[in-house]
Amino acid sequence: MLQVNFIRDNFDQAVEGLNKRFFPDAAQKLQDVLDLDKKRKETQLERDQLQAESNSISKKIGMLMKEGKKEEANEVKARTAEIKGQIKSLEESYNETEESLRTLLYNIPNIPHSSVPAGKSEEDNEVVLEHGDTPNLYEGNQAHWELIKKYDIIDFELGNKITGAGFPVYKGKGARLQRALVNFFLDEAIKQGYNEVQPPILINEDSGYGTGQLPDKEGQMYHATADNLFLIPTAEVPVTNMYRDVMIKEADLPIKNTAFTPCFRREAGSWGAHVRGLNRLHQFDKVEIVQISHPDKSYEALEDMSQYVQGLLKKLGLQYRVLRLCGGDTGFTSALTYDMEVYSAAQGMWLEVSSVSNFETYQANRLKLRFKDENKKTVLAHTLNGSALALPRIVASILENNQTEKGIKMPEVLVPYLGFEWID
RNA sequence: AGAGGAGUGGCAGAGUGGUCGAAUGCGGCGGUCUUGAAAACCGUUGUACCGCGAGGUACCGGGGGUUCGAAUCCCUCCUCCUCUGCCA
Repeated sequence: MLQVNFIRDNFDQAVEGLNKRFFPDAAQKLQDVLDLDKKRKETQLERDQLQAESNSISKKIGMLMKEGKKEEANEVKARTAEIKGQIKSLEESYNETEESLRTLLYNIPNIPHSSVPAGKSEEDNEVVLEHGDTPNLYEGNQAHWELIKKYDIIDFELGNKITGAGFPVYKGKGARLQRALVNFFLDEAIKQGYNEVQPPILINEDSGYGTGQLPDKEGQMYHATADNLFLIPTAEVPVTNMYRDVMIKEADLPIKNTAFTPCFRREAGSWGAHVRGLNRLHQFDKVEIVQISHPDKSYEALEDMSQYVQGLLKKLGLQYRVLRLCGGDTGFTSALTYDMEVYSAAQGMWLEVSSVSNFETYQANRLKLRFKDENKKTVLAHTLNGSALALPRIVASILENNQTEKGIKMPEVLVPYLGFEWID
C-alpha cells in the first residue's frame, strides 16, 4: 500500500499517477487518507495523554498500597472510573479510524512510474520492441490443441474427468517437455545468480495481504476453507513473503530468489472464445524470479530481469515482443510492468508468457520489509518479480512454431534436457 | 489426532500482580590502556506511533478478558519440544 507520508508530500503527483490508471475519484480518496490520518493522530494524542494520567495514578496507588495506606488508595481508585471510560471510547475511536484508513489504503493501487503511458486497456500498451521472425509454416499447419491430440502429449479430456476444465494431463513427451523446460529455466536462473527455493504452495491470509492478493482478489484464488489457506496464484506470493517482517542487511541487497511451483487461478469470469487449449488454465507450471532491491537500484534490476527473460525467449528461438503496460492494464500493486509475448504462429496471435514488474515500496510497506541505510535510517526496500517463464503458452508456441510435416522439432537448448529431438 | 511441557530484547536466560522496557551473561558499538591486537576496565546498545521539543503511548508468540495496575491471573488461537497414535 501507499505510504501516507508520500501522499502528503506528493499529492498532485499521486493524483496524476492514479489518473493514468483511470482510478476513480483519486483526489477524493487520497484526501480521505490524509484526513483519516490526521484524525488518527489527534485521537492518539488525546488517548495517550489520558493513558499517561491513568498510568501515573496506578503508580501512585501502588506506592500507597506498599506504605499500607489502604484507605487513601481506595479514594484514588474511585477517581479512575471516569478516566477509564474515556480511554475506552477513545481507544475504540482510534481503532475505527485506523481500520478505515487501512481499508482505504488497501484499495488504492500503486502509483505508476512516470514512463507508464496513460490508457485504459491493453490496446493502449506500448510496444517497446519486437524480436525474431514469424516462421513459415507448411500448408495445413495446426493450432496446438490439434497438435497435442495428434501426438497424444496433452490430454484435456482426462483432466476433465479427474478434476475439471483447465486441468490438463501431460503425457509421455508432453510431460517430459514440461520437465525439461522447468529444469532449463531453473538452471538459467541459477546461472544468473538466483537462489533456488521451494516454497509452500498453500499460503495463509497474512501472506495474501503481504503481496496484495488480499483483500478483494480472493475470488481469483482457490480457497481451502477448512484451514483458511489459499492455493498460490504465483510463486511471487510465498517467495516474497519469506521477507515479511524482516529487517535485511543493506549489504545483502539485491536478494535474488527463483522458484518453480505450480500456480492455481480460478480465472472466474475470464473465459472467452479465444482461450482454447493451453492459452488459459486453472493449474499451470511457472518458474518465477523475485528480487528485493535497494530503492536506488530497482529500475536497473527491472531492466536486468527484462533482459534475462528476453534471453530465455531467444534461446528457445521464439519470436517475441515486449510491451510496456499502460496505466489501466498495469497490475494493482505494480508501478511498472513489462509483458513479454510470444507469437503463436498457427493461432496468429500474441500470447503473454511473462510479466516483469517493479512494485517499488508498495508491497514492502505491507510486508514491513526494510533495511537500515548507512545513516541507520530505516528504509523500505523495493520488490520485483517476473515470470521466467510460465510454461503453457511457451509449450503452445514451441509446438505451433516448430511444427513440420514430419513432426515437431524441439529447440536445441532443450535437447540435452529432453533426451529427444522430435515429437513425432 | 490425543496427553504433557514451553514460547521474554541479536542470542542465551532471570523474572509468577505494583516505579519491569524488563536482572544477568554473551554478542554489537564507543572509549581507556597498548607500537598494534588480545585481555581487563568504563560507557552504550530494541521497534513502532504521537509530539517542534521536553517527553508520552504501545509492544515479553497473536487476539481477547479480569484488575486502579498484567511479562506475571483467565479465555482463545498459533508455533515449537517430549511421549502415544497415524502416515508419504
